Amino acid sequence: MADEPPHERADAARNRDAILAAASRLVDEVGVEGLSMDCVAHAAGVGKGTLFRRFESREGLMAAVLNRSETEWQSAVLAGPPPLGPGAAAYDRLLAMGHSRLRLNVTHGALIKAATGSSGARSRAAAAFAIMHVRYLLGELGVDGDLPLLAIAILAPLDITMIEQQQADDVTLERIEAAWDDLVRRVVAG
Amino acid sequence: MADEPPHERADAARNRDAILAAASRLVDEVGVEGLSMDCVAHAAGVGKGTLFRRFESREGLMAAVLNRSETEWQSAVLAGPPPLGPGAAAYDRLLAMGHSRLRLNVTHGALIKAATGSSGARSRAAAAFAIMHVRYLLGELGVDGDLPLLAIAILAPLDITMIEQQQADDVTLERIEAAWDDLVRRVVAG
DNA sequence: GGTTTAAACGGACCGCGGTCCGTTTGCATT
DNA sequence: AATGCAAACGGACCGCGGTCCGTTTAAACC
Repeated sequence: MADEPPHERADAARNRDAILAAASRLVDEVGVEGLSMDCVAHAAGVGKGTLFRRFESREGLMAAVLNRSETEWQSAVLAGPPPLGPGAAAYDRLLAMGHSRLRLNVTHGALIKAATGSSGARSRAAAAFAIMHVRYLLGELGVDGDLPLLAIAILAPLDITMIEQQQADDVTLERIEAAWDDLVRRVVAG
Repeated sequence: MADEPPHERADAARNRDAILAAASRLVDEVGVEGLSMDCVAHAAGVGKGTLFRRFESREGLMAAVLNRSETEWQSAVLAGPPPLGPGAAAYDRLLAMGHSRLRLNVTHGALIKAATGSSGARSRAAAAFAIMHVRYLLGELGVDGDLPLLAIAILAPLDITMIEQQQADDVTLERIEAAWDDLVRRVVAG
């Protein structure tokens, strides 16, 4: 445990909360695109340097803002009511997970893209969770093969960039969902 | 036909070529990341306004630079030697296409990401070609279902962002390729 | 309470992508 | 050759993300 030696200073903690609150509010007010770091700094009553000290980059700040809903989703998957959470058959859980993830990617699309900049290291952890979960469900279903990569392949079409590509062609969410269900069926059937 | 009414002025054409040549050279020299629009403009001997007039944005310029190798690949798929080109069995062509696309995405990763900015409209056309081709091959193989969306699902794991995600976990290209082959087998098997 | 020190702070500063607008220039018409 | 004009040009300009460094301050120790 080691009880994390480096104490976090009180003002630092206060500022971090202020920044996150301001950022969340501004995202709701002016949208992800129309949000500048100067603006967040001013709204939080801190200097720009402080902002970058805590969150490293715009991408990092967006990831932090996104983090709350992301962990919410994770706990819904891990411990929420079925069929998303435990208690339902693995196949149903897998389908529920995909549908839920699809909706989440659509509603938080702008935020997710902003949090997945060039490096992308930021949101890798979030993706890893979904991959691990799918991998686990595939195992439960008795699927054999390279499960981690198969999990990635199943999740890839749900990515926001893929969804936007399809929406540009006026494909409805229902159709995307149905096609994804079909994909899962084929993969699981082996 | 209409013989395109708006004549392209001679200086405009000359400048466009100069810009593209300079941009291609600089991409090779300093890489995609280390390339600034001012730098390209100066190297091409034109003003920055001219550069943005022709290519609209950095993303657009990158797409134009990428375009040459992209069309090369497309003609290899449409009319090159088998198994990538016509003449081989549809299933072999599908596998060859995936492998080829995977390698291309890896080697041109930085350029592709730079050409696929926030709007993404730039490189939508390139993606559409691959989708159409996979859709056609799936049809030849007698696969039934929502072929356009199934084609997207097959191509999605080959996307550069997915590949980089896997490479961050030290997954080799050979393993990615094998897992993708397995995915294709499952999808085609129905 | 006073002293010390490492951490946090903040805003001036930089280079970049992108825009704007006054100026120049290719080309058609006479 | 002279004229007219739409199109192309180019560089000053703007806001943004990100960095740097001199200044301030929380908190541990005496």
